[in-house]
Amino acid sequence: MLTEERKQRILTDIEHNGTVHIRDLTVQLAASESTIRRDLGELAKEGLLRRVHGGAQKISSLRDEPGVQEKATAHTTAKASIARCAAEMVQNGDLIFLDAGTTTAQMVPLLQGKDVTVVTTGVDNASLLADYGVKTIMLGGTIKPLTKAIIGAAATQQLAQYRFNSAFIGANSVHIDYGCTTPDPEEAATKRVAIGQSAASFILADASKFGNVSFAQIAPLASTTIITDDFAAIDSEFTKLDNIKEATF
Amino acid sequence: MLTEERKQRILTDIEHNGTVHIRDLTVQLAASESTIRRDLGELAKEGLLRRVHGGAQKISSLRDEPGVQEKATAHTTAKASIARCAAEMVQNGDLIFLDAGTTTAQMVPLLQGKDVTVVTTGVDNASLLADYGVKTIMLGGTIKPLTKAIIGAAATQQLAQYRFNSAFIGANSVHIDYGCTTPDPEEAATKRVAIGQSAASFILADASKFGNVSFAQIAPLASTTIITDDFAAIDSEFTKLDNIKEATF
DNA sequence: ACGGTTTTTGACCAATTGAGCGTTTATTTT
DNA sequence: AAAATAAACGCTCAATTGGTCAAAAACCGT
Repeated sequence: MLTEERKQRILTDIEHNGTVHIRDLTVQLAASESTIRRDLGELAKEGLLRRVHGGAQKISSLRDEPGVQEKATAHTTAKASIARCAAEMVQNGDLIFLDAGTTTAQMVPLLQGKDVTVVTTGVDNASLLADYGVKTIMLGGTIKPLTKAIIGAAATQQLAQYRFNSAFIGANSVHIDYGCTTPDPEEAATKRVAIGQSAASFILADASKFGNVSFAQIAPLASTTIITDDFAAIDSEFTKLDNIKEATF
Repeated sequence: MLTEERKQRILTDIEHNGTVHIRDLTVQLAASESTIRRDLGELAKEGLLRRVHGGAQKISSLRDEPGVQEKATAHTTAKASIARCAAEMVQNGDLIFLDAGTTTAQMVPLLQGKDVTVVTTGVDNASLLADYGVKTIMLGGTIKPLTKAIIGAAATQQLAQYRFNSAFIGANSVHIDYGCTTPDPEEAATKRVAIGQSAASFILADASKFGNVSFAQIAPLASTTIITDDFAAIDSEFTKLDNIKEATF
């Protein structure tokens, strides 16, 4: 990773989120704390961002949006390392499906510069992808207000037109018997179709999701690869499976 | 491998990826580090790329691009009053089409609480609409990176399924002979279809857009209602038309 | 084979990086 | 509010990597 490349990605990040955390950057950019600190220091000297304790923030933004901000900070490091592990599954030339959600959103910066085409149901993810210059196709349909995901019959119909090399799916709960589940049946249906259209599919779920059950099943445990962050925090009934990966960064 | 051939491939690479690494180039071009360095040095001297430690990068990337940020701050007050005038055209129960763009985005807060369903091609507008709790349907298709608008055949096909009470369209230029125009033919096509599917259609254009011409026509002047902000700043050949409205707030 | 160019090689210097460590700042506990 | 704990900071340093330069070798069309 080139120094300048790193700095640009930091700037893109900061442009989009308002703030960046050093801890996250070390994961996203695969660099040491020292390096990130140096980068931030130099960028701050250039007046391109403002250095603050633990990270940096946009230079002129007077008001921060606490709404998304807060949600994004929950389990960020876990999500970032899961995303990094997932992004390593992506190859140049791939056509991939990216689910809506904050975990999958973390993958977006890691796709920058790669020659991939991404199909997504997440409105915000689509916007992010466009910012990062990734070729993006958005599915059409009704927007679910809370998660800003496209759902419904129209979306699943469009999905059927595509074949993906891999699908990256977020899940609310992972249970040993009931598999991967999520509260909204319509969202579950969309995810299920996406998995069906993919040669390989990955469920992204941090340790806090394990052992719970939500209403609608996305997929049984065995049919996908699960990527998570911390084996130590998960019951061994999961960790002994062979289709579960621990992200180690 | 000829020198010029090498340089050409370096430039193609950089154009495509934004950055190149010397280590990668030595492999791809089967040349030594020194050779690549010399090539890069010469190309840099010609101003065709910027040399950085470990490689090179595209000359004018993210760093100095004006981006959406600047465009959004320009003419905000004008856009706000235009949007307010446009929003008054919306009735409860309507199904409306909302174009992508910063002007139409200003309408979103004004739709809050109304019983309308909005169909949009703008990714950011869709996100905004969802935030404001407006029933939203997003068209699917390829995302145009710069404007984050959905374009292409898939989008126009979906549009054909809907009939709108009104369509609110942004335009780059309004000319007395050439009508409303915009630079991208694909975007123009989408807007045109939306207008065709609407009982009433409104072009939102602030005073600075008048008198110019862009490449692709959206609609002739007579076929829509034009909403603008300041009659005083516009040539009288426009203001005497009967399908132009001045937003006064 | 010859003159000019391109490429390789090796030596030396500069830049970048990641880890360690004592200090400062923030957060939690008492 | 004060103390204890945990993060984050800035600093130095060794190691790696990239950069420059010049001489030698290989290449090319004539």
